[in-house]
Amino acid sequence: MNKPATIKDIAQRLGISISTVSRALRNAPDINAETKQAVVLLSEELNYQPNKLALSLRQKQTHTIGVIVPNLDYVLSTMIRGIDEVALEAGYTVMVCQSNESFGREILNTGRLLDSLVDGFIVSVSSETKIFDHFKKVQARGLPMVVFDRVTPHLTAPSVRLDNEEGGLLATEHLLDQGYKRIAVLAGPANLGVSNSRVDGYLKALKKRKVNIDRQLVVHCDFNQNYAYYATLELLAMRKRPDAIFTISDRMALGAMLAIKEKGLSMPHDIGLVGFNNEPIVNLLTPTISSVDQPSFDMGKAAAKLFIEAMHNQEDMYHVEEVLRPKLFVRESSKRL
Amino acid sequence: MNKPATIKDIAQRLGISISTVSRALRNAPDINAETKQAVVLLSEELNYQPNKLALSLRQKQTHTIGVIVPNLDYVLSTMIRGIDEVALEAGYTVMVCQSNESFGREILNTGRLLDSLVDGFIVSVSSETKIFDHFKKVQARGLPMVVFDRVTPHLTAPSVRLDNEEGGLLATEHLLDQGYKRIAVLAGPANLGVSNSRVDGYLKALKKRKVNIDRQLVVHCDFNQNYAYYATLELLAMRKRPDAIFTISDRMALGAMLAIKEKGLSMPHDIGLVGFNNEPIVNLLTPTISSVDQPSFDMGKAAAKLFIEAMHNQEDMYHVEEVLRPKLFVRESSKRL
DNA sequence: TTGTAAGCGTTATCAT
DNA sequence: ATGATAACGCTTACAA
Repeated sequence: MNKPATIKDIAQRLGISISTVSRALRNAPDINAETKQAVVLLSEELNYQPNKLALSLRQKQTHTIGVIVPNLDYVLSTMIRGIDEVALEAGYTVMVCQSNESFGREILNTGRLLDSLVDGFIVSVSSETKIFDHFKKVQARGLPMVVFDRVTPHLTAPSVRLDNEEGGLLATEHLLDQGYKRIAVLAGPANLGVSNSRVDGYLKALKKRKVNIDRQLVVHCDFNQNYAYYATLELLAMRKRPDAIFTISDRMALGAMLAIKEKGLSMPHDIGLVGFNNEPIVNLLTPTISSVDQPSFDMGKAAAKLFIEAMHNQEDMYHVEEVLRPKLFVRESSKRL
Repeated sequence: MNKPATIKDIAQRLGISISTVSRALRNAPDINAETKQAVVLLSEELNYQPNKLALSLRQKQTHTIGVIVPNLDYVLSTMIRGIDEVALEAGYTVMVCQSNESFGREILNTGRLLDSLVDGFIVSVSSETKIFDHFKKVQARGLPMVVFDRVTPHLTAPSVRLDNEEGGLLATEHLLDQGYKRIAVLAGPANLGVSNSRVDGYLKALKKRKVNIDRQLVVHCDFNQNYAYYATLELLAMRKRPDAIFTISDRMALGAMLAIKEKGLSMPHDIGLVGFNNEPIVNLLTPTISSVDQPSFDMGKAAAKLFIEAMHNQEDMYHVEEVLRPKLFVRESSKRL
C-alpha cells in the first residue's frame, strides 16, 4: 500500500533539491559524483520509478503508439507481436484497438487513442472503411501514422504491406505448373485492396501463361465466413467446373475444402487447392493445404521501425512504401506431380 | 498542425479565469448559466479535448486497465472484446499485453503496465507461471486485480472463470450417452488448472456412471501443438484402443482428427470425438466436431464488471468468484444415435 | 556544482 | 458567481 517514491521524497531524505536529484537520475553532465551515487543508491532502495504521466505532460510525448486493427486473427496478432517487439526496444508502449471491421468503431477508436495522447498511429484499415477523414485528421495534427497490411491509395502515408499480387501469381503459377487447366479464384469483398491485388496476381499469371481468362471463375464472397463453402458449391456445379481453386485466405480454403469433400471430389487429383496466410491449421488437415505465407512477424516489425523513423525524422516519409515478399508453401492439396 | 486547445486558451479568449472555465466544463453547481454557455460554445468551436495526462496526474487515476493474457487466440481475443466493451462503457481504456505463455514476459509486462500507471489489472496467467510475486506486488500496491479464465489458487483475487469441470463432465457424459465405452482424454500440461479441471470433470462423469477408470487413457501433452496428433496415434495403437476421445481444446481435437483419419477410422462410427472451445473452424471440418462452448464474450464482460466494482468498492472482494457455465454443442463427430 | 522557480494542463481550496 | 493559487511529479532555464 506504500505510495511510490518521487524525486521529492529522495530530495528531502537527502537534504538536497529536487533538481539535483533529477539531474543525478538522468546522469546529466554537471553533477558531483558523490551526490549522484547517493541519489542513485537511495532511489534504488526506495524502488523509485519515474512517473510517466508527469514526464509525458512535461515533454508532451507519451511514448505510446496507437495501433488499430480490424481484428485479432492469426496474421494480425502475429504482426502485433512484431510491432510490440520493436516498440518495446525503442522505449515505446503499444495500445491496441480492434475495429471489428467496423467503420464506426474505427472512428471511435481513433478518437479514444487521440484522447489518450498517443504519439502516433500504426493502422490496418477496416474493410468497411471508404472515407478516411478520421485518419486524415490525425495527420493534420502532425502525428506520424504508418499504414500496414491493409493499405489504401486514399491514405498518403508510409506503409508496409505484402506483395499481394506476387502472392496471387505464385499460387496460380504453381497450380498451372501442376497441370491444372481451369483455375477459379475465391476473392473477398470487392472493395478490399489486398483481395483485389491477389486476384490481380492470379490474372497476371494466366496472361503470362496465355491461359484464357474466364470471368465466371472469379468469385467474390464475404471474407472469413463459410460463404466460401457455398461459393465453392456453386463453382463445382458449373457445367465446366474448375479443376483448381485459389482462395485468398486459409479460412476460405477451409470452406472450399468442405464443399469439395462433400461433392466427393479428391484433392489434389480431381481438384487443386491453394490458400493464403499459411495459418498453422493448414498443416493439420487432410490433405494438408498449400498456402501462400506472409512474413507477418517481420511485417509488424517493419511497420514499427518505419514508425520510429517517421517519429524521429523531420522530413515527410509519405513516399516510403515497404513491400515484403510472400512465399508459397506447397502441400498435399495441390501437389499432383 | 494546430495544437489542441486548453482551458487556458478558452479563458484568455473569453477574458475569464481558468477556474471558471474548468467549472463550466464540468458543470459544477456554482456557475452562471450565461458564462457556462459561452464557455461550452467556444470549447466546441475550438474542439477542446481535456488533456488526459494532466487529469490523470492531478487525480492520480489513469482510467486505464492493464490486461495481461498468455496469447491472442480465438477465445482470449473474444474475451478481450468483452472486456473492452464494458471498460469503454465505464470510461476506462484497456491496455493489452501478451505474455506468450512466458513467465519472464509476464513479469516484464506487469512492470510495463505498472510503469504506465494503470489503475489495476485483469489477468489470465501464463501456463509457465508458478511463482506469483509479480502479481502479489501489484496487490500490495493496493491496485485492484481480477483474474480470469486461467485462475489459480495461488492468487487471492476476485475471479471469473468457466466451470471447466462441468465442461469435462458434459463432454464425457454425452459420449457415454452415445454408447462409447472406452473414452480417452487428451489433456494439456499437467500444471494448467483449466486442463486439470476438465479432466476432473471427465473422471467425475465416469465415476457417476460407474465406468472403470483407466489411467492409461488420461494423456497429457503440450497444448495447442500437433503433439495431440502423436498422442492420438499412441492411443490408437493400444491393444485395447479407446472408442472415443475428449480433447480439452479444439486445436488438440484437430490433431486427434488427423491421426484418426490417418488410421482409417471413421467418426463417429469407429471413434467419437469432442473438443473444447467451440471455435468457428469446428463447423468447417468433415465431420463437424462436437465441442464444449464457453461464453467467452460474456466472461470478458464479467471480468471487466468485476474490476469496475473492485475499483469503486472499498471493501475487499477477494472472495468473489464468478463461475460461468459451459454448453455442449453436439455435432457429427460424436453423434452416433 | 547546486538551488530556485516556472511551466506542462488540470482540479480543488480558499478567498472575494 | 468568480478569481487566485497551490498542487500533481517532473524537467529545465536561470541564478547563485
